[in-house]
Amino acid sequence: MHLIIAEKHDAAKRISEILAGKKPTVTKVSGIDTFRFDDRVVIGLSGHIVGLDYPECYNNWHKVDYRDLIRAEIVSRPTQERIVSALRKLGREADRVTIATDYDREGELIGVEALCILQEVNPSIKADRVRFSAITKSEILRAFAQPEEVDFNLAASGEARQIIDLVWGAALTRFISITSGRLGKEFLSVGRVQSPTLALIVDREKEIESFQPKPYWEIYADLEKGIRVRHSKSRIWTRDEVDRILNSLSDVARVRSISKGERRDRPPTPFDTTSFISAASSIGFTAANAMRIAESLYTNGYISYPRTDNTVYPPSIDLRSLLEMLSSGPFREDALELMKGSITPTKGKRSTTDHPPIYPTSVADKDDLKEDQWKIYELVVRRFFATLSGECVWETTSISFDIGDEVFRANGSRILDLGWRRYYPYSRAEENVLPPLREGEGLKVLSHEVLSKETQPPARFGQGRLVKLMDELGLGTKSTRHDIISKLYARAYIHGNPIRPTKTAYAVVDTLQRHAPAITKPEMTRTLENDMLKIAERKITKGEVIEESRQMLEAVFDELLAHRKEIEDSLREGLRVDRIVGKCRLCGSDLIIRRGRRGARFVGCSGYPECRFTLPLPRGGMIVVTERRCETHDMNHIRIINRGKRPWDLGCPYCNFNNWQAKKGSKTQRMPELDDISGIGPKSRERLESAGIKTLEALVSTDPASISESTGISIKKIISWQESARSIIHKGEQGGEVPGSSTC
DNA sequence: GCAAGGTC
Repeated sequence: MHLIIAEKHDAAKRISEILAGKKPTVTKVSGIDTFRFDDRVVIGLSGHIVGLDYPECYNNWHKVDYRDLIRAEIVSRPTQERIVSALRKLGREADRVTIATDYDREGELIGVEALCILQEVNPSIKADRVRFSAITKSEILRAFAQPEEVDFNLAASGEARQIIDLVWGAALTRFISITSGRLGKEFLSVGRVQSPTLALIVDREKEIESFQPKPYWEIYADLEKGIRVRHSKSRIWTRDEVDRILNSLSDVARVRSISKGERRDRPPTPFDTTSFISAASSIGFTAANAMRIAESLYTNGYISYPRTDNTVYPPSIDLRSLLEMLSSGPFREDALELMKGSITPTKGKRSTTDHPPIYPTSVADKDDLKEDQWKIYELVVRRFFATLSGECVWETTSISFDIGDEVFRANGSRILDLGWRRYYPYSRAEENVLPPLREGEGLKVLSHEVLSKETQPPARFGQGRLVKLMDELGLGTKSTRHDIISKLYARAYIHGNPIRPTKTAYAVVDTLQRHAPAITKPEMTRTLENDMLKIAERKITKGEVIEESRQMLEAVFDELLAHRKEIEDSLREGLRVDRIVGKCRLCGSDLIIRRGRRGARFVGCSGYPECRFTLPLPRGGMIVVTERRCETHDMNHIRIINRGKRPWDLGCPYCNFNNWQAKKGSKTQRMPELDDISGIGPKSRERLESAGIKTLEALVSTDPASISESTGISIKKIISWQESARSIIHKGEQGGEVPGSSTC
C-alpha cells in the first residue's frame, strides 16, 4: 500500500480527489478520515503531531535550577494522539510513503515527524517527498509524477528552532515569574517573538511619555462663495509671526494662480494575512477575532485559506469565473460591472509557494452568516473586487490667493473616476469641490481664524499596525502574530486598543533590555533564520547552532543571577504600581488590589490596619487597572481578563459595587451615598455635587466653610451632615459585610 | 504552569 501524508484534512481530501480522478472512499482509522483509491491511502495531519518538552521531573518550577533547563534532555511527545495512532496502524500496512505536506520549512519538519512514527513500526518503509505550490490538478499531477527526496537538513533546521525557543522561553519565563513573584495562572512569560514585540510597545509608550509638544498656529481665512483658505505656511511657530501676518492682511483676497492637476490612487493588492488583519483591524476587529472568523469562513468554504504570505494571484485561479460566481449573489451588480472590461489583477511584492492570497471561494447571503462573519466575508469580497479594478482618478485644484502681503491657499479635489473605490469603501475619499474662479478675481474676506495647536506624539499601535510591523521585522509568522498579541493581553502586559503597556511590561522589558538584551530584539529571529538556512545548506550542523545558543543563554544567566536582587526590586516595584487603583477617600493612602488569606481579591487601603476601606472584586480572571478614571470616585477603571473570553470592563470598582448592591435590592448593603444622610434631598445633593462633593468621603474630607461658600448652604448644616456622614461610613466598616474585608 | 510553530 502507498501512504500519502498531507498537512491537514482538507489538503488530504483535495489531493486524493485529484489523484483518483473521482471521489475516493472515505474510511476512518482511529477516528481520522482517510481517503482511499486503488492501492493508495491519503491521510491529513493537523500540522505538528508531536511536540517538544522537558521530561516530567523538570515540572516543578521551584525545585529546578534555571541553569539545568539549558542543558536538560528534551523529549518529543505525541500531541495528536489519534493521528499518531492512525499513522502507526497505516504504517504497518504500507511499503511506501509520500510526504505531501506544505512546501515550506515547517512542512518539511511536520513530514519528518510523521515519517519517524512510521519508521518506528515499519523500519523498511520507503519514503519520498512531493513539493507543490498550489493544490491544483496540474501542480499535483506534476509533483507526483517526479517525487523527490525528503530534506532532512531542512527539517533539522526547524528542530533547532524548536529547541532554542523552548530552552530560552522556559528558562527565562521561569526566572522572570519566580523573581517577580507572579506565579500560577498569572505567570509572566518571555520569548523570542513575544518579548521583542512587547519591547516595541513599551518603547513607543516611552517615546510618547518623553514627547515635548511644541505649540504652533494655523491661520485660516473665510472668503465669500464659501471658500476657506489656509496660510501658505501650514505651521507657524511663533506668536509674533502670527501677529505680523494678521496685521498685514487686507479684506480682499485676490486669486494669484490656479493650477489643475491629476492624482491617481492605485488599487490595493491582494490580501495576505498581514494586510487582511490590518484591514479588519481598521473596521474594528481585533487581530485574533479577524483570524478566528476568517478560519470559520474558510472551513465553511466561503473564502480561501486565510494563512498566507502571498500577494500575487497564481495563474491557476480563474478570476473571471470567480466574478461569474459572485454575480449570482448579493454582490451581483459589482461583479457584473467588473466583468465588462478586461481583468488585470494588482500584484503585491510577495509571491510564495504555500497558498494563494485570500479570496472568496463561494457565494454567501447575509442570512447565511452571523453579523461578524458577514462583515469579514464582505471585506474579502470587496478587496477581491478592488484588486481587479482600476485606479481612482482625482482632479486636483490648487488656488493661491494674495491677502494683503500674505499668500493663502485652497486645495480642491474632485473624483473623476471612482475606480476601485467604488467597490472598496473602507478608506475615506473626501472630495472638496471649489467654485470656479478666475485669476485676478477679488473675493471679500469675511473673517479670519487662528487655530492654536501642538505637535503630537507618535500614536500608540493598533493591532493591525502592530501585526504589520512584526511582519516587517520578521517577528512571528502569518499564523502566529495575532496569537502572540493575544498572549501579551493574556499576561496583562498590555491592555486597550490602541495598545498600552502596563508597568509590569515596563519592568520586564527594562530588566531584559538591561541584562538579557538578545531576547528583546528582532535580530535574534534574524540570526536564527540565517542559522537555519545554513543548517539546511549543510554549512553548519543543528548541534552546533544549538550549542552556541545554549552558551549564550548560560552567559545571560550569569548576568541575571549576578543582579538578582536589583532585578527583583525593580520587577516588584512595577507590579506594585500596576496594583494601585486610586487614592483612599478616607485617609489618602493608595488603594491597591490585594489578596486575602483565602485567595479572594479586593481593593484595600494601603493604610491598613488604621484604615479599613475595602471594595470587593470578582473571583476569577486577571485584573488590569486601566488608565480610565471614574470622575465621581477618582478611581481607575478595572478590566477583567479571562482566558478565551472577551475582556470584561468592570469599570470603577466603587460604582460597580454600588450597582451590584442595587441589583441585589438590599438597601442596607449598598455603599452609602450622599442622600443617605437625612436632610440631603435631591436639591441639596445637586448643589453639593456641582461643588465637587460627590461622595460621603468627599463630604467629610472637605473644609465645611469652603463647602458652604460654594454651595450657599449654612456651615451649621454642613457640619451636621458631616457628622452623619462619618457615622454612616463608620457603621459600614463595622458591619464587616463588605465582601473581601474580612480576609485582609 | 514555561516558547513558537503548525492546525481547528
